Amino acid sequence: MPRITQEQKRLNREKIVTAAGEGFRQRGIDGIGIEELMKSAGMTHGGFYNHFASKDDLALAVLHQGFTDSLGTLDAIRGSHPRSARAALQDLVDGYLNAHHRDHPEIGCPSAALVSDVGRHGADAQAEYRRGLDGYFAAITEMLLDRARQSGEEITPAEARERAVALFSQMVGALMLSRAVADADPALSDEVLAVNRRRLRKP
Amino acid sequence: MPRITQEQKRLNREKIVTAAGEGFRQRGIDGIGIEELMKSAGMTHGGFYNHFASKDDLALAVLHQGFTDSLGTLDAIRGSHPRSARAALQDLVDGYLNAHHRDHPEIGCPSAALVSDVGRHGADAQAEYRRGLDGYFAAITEMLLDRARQSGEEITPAEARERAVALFSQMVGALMLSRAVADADPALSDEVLAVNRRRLRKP
DNA sequence: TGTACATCAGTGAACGCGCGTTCACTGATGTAC
DNA sequence: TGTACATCAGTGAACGCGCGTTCACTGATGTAC
Repeated sequence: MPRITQEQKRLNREKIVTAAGEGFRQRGIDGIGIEELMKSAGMTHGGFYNHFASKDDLALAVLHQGFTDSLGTLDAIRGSHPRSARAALQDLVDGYLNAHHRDHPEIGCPSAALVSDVGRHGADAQAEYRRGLDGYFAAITEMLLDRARQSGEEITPAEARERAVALFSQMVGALMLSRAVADADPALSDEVLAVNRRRLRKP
Repeated sequence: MPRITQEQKRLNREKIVTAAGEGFRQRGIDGIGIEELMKSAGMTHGGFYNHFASKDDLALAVLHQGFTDSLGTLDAIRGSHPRSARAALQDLVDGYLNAHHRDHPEIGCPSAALVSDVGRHGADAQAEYRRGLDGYFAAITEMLLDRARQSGEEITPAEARERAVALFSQMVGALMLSRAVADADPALSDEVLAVNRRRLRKP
């Protein structure tokens, strides 16, 4: 049957990155093998190296794609409330700290799902992660500045950035802790989400 | 040379748990093998199963030991400032969010270092983690109640617990993010620590 | 207390399995004329 | 536009390695008398 169209090859590569994005976020980069990933993508494992130089190379693509998508979602949230940055921030927090996001890491924030993995997969992966994290901080800083502007509050860019860093740190920590105890103690897991959500409504 | 004393066996088991505690926290439970762990503990790998039924069984012992030690440290901090819970809380935050703790996960908080691993190593590990996390929350809640009492502030136990959950979530998230970008962007990593430390001085 | 024997912790080789990676092969696609 | 050939993406077997685990062995410890 092979060879296939160049367009088809591009689509196949996308399928691999998507499947790996889900697999890596759910079970860790080392927690799922290439054979299983390629099967999820609808192929056999042998063709993997027509697309990537190594598994770490794939991880790089996954991080890049994941952060690009995620930052796009952030922009969409911001854009969906053009007159109220307060509402946008609330959407951000509520969209992040809820049971659905907790229970579906595979389609969730790559920053939370891969934060532990990234330290063990080379300098390139860490550089990609850094780029993503900086993007989050910058986007949230802008949202906080928007809100201050709209409410007539006095706030320096430095102060907004500081609040953004703290806000995102807390969101990531809360999500990870709630995930870690989700099976063992659902009530505690829900408490972690609810408490942090409530306290982050007005940072 | 074997067989050895019962006391020596107990010490050997401790050495294995200590070595595994460091290895697991630094490189993840799946990131270091039994042969290397046993070598760090000063033995060859074959004797491992005289102490543990499996690697997951060892992980359980590591979590138990790690949380026990960690909660002991928390108590020590609390006890070292009998008259000022404010000072104790400050010590807690400063001891958690600093470059040394960031750079030495192997001797640091197991909750942060193993939060991602714990979801992938069975229900027992998650139950052990749950126990540890609950212990942190309870201890910090007590410290916040102490502080309120000492300062004459009105605060309900529920409000103290809520603050404790939020505080620890933020500490864990900040530490993990700062670790993830420590090599790729030391300035960003330091910023994450400094910002969260400053904002948590008076929660 | 002394002695004879059973126990069992550490050793190091070995097993079996899964994983990342390589490779010969196939045949449709892409391209040069 | 048609044709002949080179390219190359997917297939599936295979390789090599590391890992968790098992096992026969050793000889000092623990114990029964």
